[in-house]
Amino acid sequence: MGTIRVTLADVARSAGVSQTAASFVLSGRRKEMRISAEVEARVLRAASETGYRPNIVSRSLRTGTSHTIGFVSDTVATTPFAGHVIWGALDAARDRGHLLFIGETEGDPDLERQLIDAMHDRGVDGIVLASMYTRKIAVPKTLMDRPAVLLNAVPTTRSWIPSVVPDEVEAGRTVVRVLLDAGHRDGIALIGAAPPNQVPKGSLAGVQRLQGITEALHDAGVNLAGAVPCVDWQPDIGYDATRRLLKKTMPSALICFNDRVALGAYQALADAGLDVPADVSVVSFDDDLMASWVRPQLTTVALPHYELGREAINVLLEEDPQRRSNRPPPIHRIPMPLRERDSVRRLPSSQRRARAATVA
Amino acid sequence: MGTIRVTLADVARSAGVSQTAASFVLSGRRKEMRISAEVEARVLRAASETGYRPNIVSRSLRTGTSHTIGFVSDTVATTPFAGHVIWGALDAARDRGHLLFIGETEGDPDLERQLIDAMHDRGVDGIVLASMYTRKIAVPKTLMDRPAVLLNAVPTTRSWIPSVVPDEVEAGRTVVRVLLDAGHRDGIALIGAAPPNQVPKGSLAGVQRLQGITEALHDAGVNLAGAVPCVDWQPDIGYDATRRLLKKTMPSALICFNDRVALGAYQALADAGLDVPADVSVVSFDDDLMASWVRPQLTTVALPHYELGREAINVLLEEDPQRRSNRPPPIHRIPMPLRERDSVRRLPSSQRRARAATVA
DNA sequence: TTGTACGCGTTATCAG
DNA sequence: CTGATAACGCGTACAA
Repeated sequence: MGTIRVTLADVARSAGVSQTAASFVLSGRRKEMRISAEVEARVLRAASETGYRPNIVSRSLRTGTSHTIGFVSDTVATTPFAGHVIWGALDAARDRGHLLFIGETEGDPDLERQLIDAMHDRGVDGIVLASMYTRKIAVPKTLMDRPAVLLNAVPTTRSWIPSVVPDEVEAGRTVVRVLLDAGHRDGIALIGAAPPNQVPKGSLAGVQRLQGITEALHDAGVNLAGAVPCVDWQPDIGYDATRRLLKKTMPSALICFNDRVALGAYQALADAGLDVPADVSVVSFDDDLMASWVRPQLTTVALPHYELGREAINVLLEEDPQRRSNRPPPIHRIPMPLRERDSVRRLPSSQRRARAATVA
Repeated sequence: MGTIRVTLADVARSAGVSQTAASFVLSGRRKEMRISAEVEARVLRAASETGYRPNIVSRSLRTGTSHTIGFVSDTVATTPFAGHVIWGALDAARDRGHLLFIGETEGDPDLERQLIDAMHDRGVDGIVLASMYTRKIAVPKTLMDRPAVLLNAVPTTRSWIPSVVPDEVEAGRTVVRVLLDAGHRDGIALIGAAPPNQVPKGSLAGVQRLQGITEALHDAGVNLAGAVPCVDWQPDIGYDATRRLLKKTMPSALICFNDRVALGAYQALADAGLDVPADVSVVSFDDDLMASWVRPQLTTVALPHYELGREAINVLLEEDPQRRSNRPPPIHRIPMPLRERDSVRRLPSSQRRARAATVA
């Protein structure tokens, strides 16, 4: 219906040149083929006058490259997470002239395989396999023989597939640094995990955040005032954990392992008649929406959703060359930016000088 | 890299038959071509043994159908709206063997055109153009000569393009019915719009909700106790509007034009020492997340995001036949389901009987 | 019933 | 510098 598609042959005819000449001009390789400037001009004019657009389907059939990428995730609708990751991926793809197929597996491995195959059938240049939460995943076999990138996930099996993940270890160091810089030292406690290895089951973020925290603490020569693990990072569980902590000790600062846990901690502190940040400071991870809703607004280290999406596409489009080497697959860690808000109290400078002296 | 793609020719060779025979068998038209059952079996076995998958790119080049749909919206990341609409579209597409391209225009008409063109270049079977909020839009010329559907939008210009929108008029009738059924009658007031035509600028939802409300009220022979319009449907504006209303009259029920307005109304009622629903009932539209967060939970008519996405795909895939007729383009109205919660008070039966008598 | 041959629109080779 | 010509993988008239 409507307008007929204008083909390369039409352009060539309209410009009075061969199809070959038109093709080379339009792919910008005219000097390489030593095509006259005058012919080039004629072709270009004909193309723009006729409104020529290359048929990517046939080009794809011929060259094997479709300027198309598949993005399959376990969820797309439920959490704001997915939205922002996709947003970043969309932007990066557009910047590089690619379009994105989207697919949602709902956690079903069969569906996952079907989607990946359907995308391959359509000649995608590569696939981003994204997970809602950072974790290890078994790479589908159907993904292994073509370009692919794991987003928010690392492979359990041996594979060459690169990963893009948040830099959780560094984020752990960051929250500690925030507290130390504000003058906190001996009153720091953990809510959500405990050394050496008590984290929610299967939580990669848990072990990495904990690692960064303990390293930074060790470097500064400070010991934890306490730590209570959680089986899951939910508000009610964080609430209980905080109450348990308060029975044993009076912390000056809480490191909560995510914002939902921090929300629970807020409530427990309030119930205990403690003020944030006057009595107890709180820092956390994720930068959920709620982090700027609660009062006082929560200082937290943000999950870089948008950047994760962007990087996944960039890595996918560049990592192609010599893969399949025996080296372990590259893991790209994206910085988690600190959002400084109102939940951390700067200790008076006398105490801070004391701390500086101790460190020196 | 890795596995070589197996083609139809490979399957035919492996089965010892012609490519034509293989093709007919695999497209399930063997009886139509009267191909022997034995050949069919050989082909099927060869196909499954070799792991044959049809190359959709070449099929698309040959047949002009790619089993691919473009979905371009003005936003995808910010609101849960987009997520659920895309979710519905994804499901419908999968059910019918299609894959979805996603694109985001950020409200930029240039970008919109580029995305639509890029999708057409890749041979999509059609395009869904989605808007975040219901409104009239100028259909891009580049969309007009191929299958397309407008989602949450109706065309300003003459065009044959079908629309899929929420049934706002019926939703307006619904909220009135809820109130009447609960025994409310003479104390009903509007917050957010006022007859005959005072709605936020450009708000299609506003005029349609208002239309449904006034029709239903008229049918029941009841007059409004009051109505104060809003320039925009935001909480603070709803708050002011409600305060203004309360200065003039004491309503028994408020119809707020969306949940954000209702949130403002809640606060204004609380400030006035009024209880919801004991003193004043509240009904609303949208079913935002907040509708189930506020106390008491808000009775509201939900925007059918998921269903809008589904229907857009279904309409796109079916509406193809004889378009371009002079008839106005079809507008598919999706029911907005009522979410009955706790913000409406059932009036005592004495009053209700009185009302029933009046009606009869 | 089966096989042959052509075309979809490009890119790319190769001899003029 | 240009013009035939093959090839990508598939669907389908047409001939055998």
